[in-house]
Amino acid sequence: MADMDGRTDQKKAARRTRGVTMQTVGRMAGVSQVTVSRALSDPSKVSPETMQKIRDAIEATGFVPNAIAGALASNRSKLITALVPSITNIVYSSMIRSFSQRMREAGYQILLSETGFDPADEEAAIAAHLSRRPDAILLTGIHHSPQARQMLLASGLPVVEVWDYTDSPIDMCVGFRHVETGRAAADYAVEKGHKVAATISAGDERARRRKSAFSDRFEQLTGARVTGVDFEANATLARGREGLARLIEEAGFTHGLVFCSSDILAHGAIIEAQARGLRVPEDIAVLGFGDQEFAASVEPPITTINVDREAFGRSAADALLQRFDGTATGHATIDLGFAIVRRQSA
Amino acid sequence: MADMDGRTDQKKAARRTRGVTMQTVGRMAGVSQVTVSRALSDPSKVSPETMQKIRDAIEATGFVPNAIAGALASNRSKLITALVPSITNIVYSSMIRSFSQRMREAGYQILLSETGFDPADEEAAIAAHLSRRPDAILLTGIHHSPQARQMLLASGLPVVEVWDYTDSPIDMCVGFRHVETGRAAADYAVEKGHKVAATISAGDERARRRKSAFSDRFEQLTGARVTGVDFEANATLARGREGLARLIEEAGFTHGLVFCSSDILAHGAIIEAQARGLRVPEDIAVLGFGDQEFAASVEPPITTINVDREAFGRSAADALLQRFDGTATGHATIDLGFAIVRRQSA
DNA sequence: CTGTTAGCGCATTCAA
DNA sequence: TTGAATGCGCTAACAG
Repeated sequence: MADMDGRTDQKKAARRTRGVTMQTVGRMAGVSQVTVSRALSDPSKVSPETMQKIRDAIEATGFVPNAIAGALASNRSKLITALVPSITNIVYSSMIRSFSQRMREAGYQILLSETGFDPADEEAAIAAHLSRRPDAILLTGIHHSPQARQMLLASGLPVVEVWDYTDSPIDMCVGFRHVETGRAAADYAVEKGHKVAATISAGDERARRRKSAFSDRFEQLTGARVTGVDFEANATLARGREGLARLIEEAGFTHGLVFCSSDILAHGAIIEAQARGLRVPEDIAVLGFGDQEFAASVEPPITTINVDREAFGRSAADALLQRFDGTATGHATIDLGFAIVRRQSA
Repeated sequence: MADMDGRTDQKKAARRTRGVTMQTVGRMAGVSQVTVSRALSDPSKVSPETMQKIRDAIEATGFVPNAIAGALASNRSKLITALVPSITNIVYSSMIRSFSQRMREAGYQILLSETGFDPADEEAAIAAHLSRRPDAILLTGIHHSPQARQMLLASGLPVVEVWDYTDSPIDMCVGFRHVETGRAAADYAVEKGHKVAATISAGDERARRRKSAFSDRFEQLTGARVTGVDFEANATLARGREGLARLIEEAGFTHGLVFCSSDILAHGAIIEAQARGLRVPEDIAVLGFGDQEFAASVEPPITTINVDREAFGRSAADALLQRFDGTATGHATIDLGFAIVRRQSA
């Protein structure tokens, strides 16, 4: 009876004071711990009077439920973990934002990590995430190491791969076909009568895939060889400028269309062209990718490829939510497509 | 003995299959569960031979430690939760990135949530975060509702407030004085001989604070009244253009300096000025804030105020880490300062 | 170096 | 509508 508190004095001296528990709240409200638990998870299972007493006790104590204990007991953490290559890239962060919002409405929180572009990093991150026992995992892209796939499969968790498309996902997939965007860009260039084209790409493997698809298709349609500048690092305005500068100086590219793997590169290329007295699009036409906010507002407005980033997050969330409530089962693969936005830079 | 597995058949049929436990690994390696725990937390406390057997068993089973159970037992979650107004804003995301990197090296993961700019949202988010029993909390800004402060204080957790400065933080603080940046901008404008000034601001309360400080100081020094355009919404290039357009059309602002609360607004203002045939900086000088990557590479390069965003993340992480290992105690308040970067737009 | 014993705070039976 | 008992998987003493 010296331990009515549920903790020995010794335990009280632990490294950090433990907080108020349902036990405490229950005692104050004159009910048992279970009743407090029920009151919080389903008020209809508790009488109005005790409900009120419990509310008062919670108010008085400042009780905050311990989700850790809840997760351990129920085997459901209400946690989703997400992996993105970069959190500072608007492409991924806006996707995560819409995903988070929808998941939060359903009571889930998101544990987010950046993986960079190294598959080994991704493996470590996946292991770390799995240890948190999430209820699902969201991954960016469809290329993962065999070990990563293996861990994911073994976990038995719902997995959504976003921002790329495959017919054979680990589990579910919400994306678009990057190769098709490159081809569509080439078709557009040809339609506009261009006989000469070049590319500037930066960032991840998907950017290179778009670029290659563009080059292949353009060469196939026109017979002209497409030169390109590739940056391993992420896309920046400075690299867009440098890319066009190198195209001009090293490849004698002074007219034609440049396909850039992102709008910020395109914007840089436009600035570089203008700084050199070249007209856009008359001398050099510039085609971007991503349809970022600024694309419509610069001079000239950037012709680009739009993908509805927010839609990816929403769709991914919906796919998961349906899986959770049993509405859907099986391997959903959703292609959200893209659209060329015709403005004035190309 | 029918339950050697540690789970009854009934339990096995739970909603989701539970994974491999230390119990399982231990049995396979011929040791007890505790030894597995020790092997993972401190290999030096286990003999090399058993260590190897345990490694093999882990390999064979694909065991992933259950951090939830670990956290419950140890009262340390190795989780830090962070709240930012917007995850798509490079200002915050780059800060979080550097913070995460350093914390991850120390074995911590980051649970990130967006609060928007509504204090009520922040309260709800804080409660949700506290329920995850993080080892610390990172908040953006120094203005929080009394209830929020109360919850945080009651939790007894280390709290770091970043991106703003106060001498009386909830716990720790790593930031800079926004008001000083506005004043410094006004001093700069006066130093450059401007007799007329205007402002364009968008986004959060801190942006308005910078703007007001600029206006106050400029008016004080020159006696000239400073007009301004404020947007409630976040800063975009389009709003930068619109802001300058309104300044010109509604306030007859055709020469002088515009202080913008972010570089993207400044960039928009520059584009708008140029589109109207006004020269930057000769007719209209533009001063930005943030020193984003593109600021140095546009035409003309943007004169702006640099704050080392990555340093905030690192400092915040270091402050926490020192608190954790007992190196530091007490309420650290760190002012990281700022610097005007003189380029050509102003 | 290794094992035993006790919880961590909650959700989930099952009974009343 | 409520409560008692049980265990989720792990860490933290304490022994040996």
